[in-house]
Amino acid sequence: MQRSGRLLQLLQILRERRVAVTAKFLAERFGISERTVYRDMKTLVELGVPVEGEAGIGFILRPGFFLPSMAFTRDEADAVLLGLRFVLARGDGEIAKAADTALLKIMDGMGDRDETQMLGNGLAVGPPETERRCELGTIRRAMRDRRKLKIAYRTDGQASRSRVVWPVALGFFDQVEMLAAWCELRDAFRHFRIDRIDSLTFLEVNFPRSRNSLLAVYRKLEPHANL
Amino acid sequence: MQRSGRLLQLLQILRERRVAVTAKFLAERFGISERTVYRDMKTLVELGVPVEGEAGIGFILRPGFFLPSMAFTRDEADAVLLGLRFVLARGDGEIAKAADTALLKIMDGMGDRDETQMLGNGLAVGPPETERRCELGTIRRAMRDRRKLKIAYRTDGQASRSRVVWPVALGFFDQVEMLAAWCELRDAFRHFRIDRIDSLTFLEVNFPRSRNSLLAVYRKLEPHANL
DNA sequence: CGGGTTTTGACAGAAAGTGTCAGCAAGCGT
DNA sequence: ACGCTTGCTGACACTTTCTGTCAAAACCCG
Repeated sequence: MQRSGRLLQLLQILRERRVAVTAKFLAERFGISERTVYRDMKTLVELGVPVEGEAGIGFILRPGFFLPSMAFTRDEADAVLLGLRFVLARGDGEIAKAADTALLKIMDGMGDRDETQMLGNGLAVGPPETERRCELGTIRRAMRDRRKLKIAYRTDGQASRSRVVWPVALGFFDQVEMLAAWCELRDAFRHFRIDRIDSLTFLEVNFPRSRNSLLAVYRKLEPHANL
Repeated sequence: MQRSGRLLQLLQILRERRVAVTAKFLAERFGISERTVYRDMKTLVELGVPVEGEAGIGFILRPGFFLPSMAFTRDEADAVLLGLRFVLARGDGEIAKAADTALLKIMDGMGDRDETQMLGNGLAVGPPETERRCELGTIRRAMRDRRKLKIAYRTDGQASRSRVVWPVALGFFDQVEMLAAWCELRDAFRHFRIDRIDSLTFLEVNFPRSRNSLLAVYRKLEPHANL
């Protein structure tokens, strides 16, 4: 097998596995020497693949998402840039920062001329109008880690009421951000406007079903919710 | 020079130039044979670089933007995905379609497992509330091609009034999209809410200054406009 | 249709890649 | 502290790929 083809397959194996693979295993798998595996890994690192080698453990892809090289049309590049500006303007601190660094990575990956042309495309996103009292980052982390949230929620004209929710989806609408969650108080799915959440607490308690399966049930019950 | 290094420099040259370069020129530039240039170009194509060769003209990068391979963190990937969903929900037909195809390219570039994980991240964007009467695509095209627009604009409580504008920036705010343009009627920069534009016509007339220089002047005059 | 240019296939020699092996570094058990 | 094991790298001989050369095919233009 040619080297370049082998490198692609090595990358594929690293992607598929979340457990480290040893040089010995890869050598047997490809019918090459361990020395060559070390050379290939070095080459992958040089190509920008975030592969880590750890003595006694093996090789693993650093957590994250690796994109191979690709070409975009002008409109596609505009869309990516506009979208990241949206996240910069509307996202919470963490994801806004992530949008910023993703943008820097993309701009770095382009040539100077393309970068200048892209940054001056004149497409902008205004800031949000509503001021939110809680960090969306906490909600996103709860969604990702499958953790319950305890929120103080204020319906119009009433005092805050405390409840425990299982966050399922987070929606960005024109004037508000909306949390779709299973509500333990009501024993049903409910929508919560983020600007009416007075406080929220990350609970070290998992909800009993995966968020994906809850999301599927939720979408079945609320097909027009745009979430 | 090693082959991989040469390939990167070839790519750089193709990026920098908007005019085609011949195999002969590249061979002289790198001190290699023309045959090797042809081999290198073939390899670049295999790597996904959108290079086109045309007999009698030379090699050129297909219009568009080429991104080399790169790695994103989980938050950065979330930000890119959320951003593209925003453009899908809020953009005009053309850029929404471009966001869709960019998304497909990005998902194709990821492994199946990453793709599934990303698509189920639970971050959504709601549809716009205002219904717009004109296509943002026409405005974007006028911006890109430096063309004047003739618009029928309706201020509150009055009939539409026609005017010619030079579109400089397009902003997506929570409840409206806003066009920042030089207005020939008022002889000044003005903001135009897209939902109040009753009609618009693409004029085959260039405005006399580059949009980037107008944008710079506009930003100086309106530093708080978020555009 | 002929001439010129671009591109590609084939081949011999040069350069890079590979397997082997010795040696270094780190960790662990005694 | 020492010996053993494992992971990793440098050096070297051999193998495979890359390169330049050249002829031929393909294409374009007058």
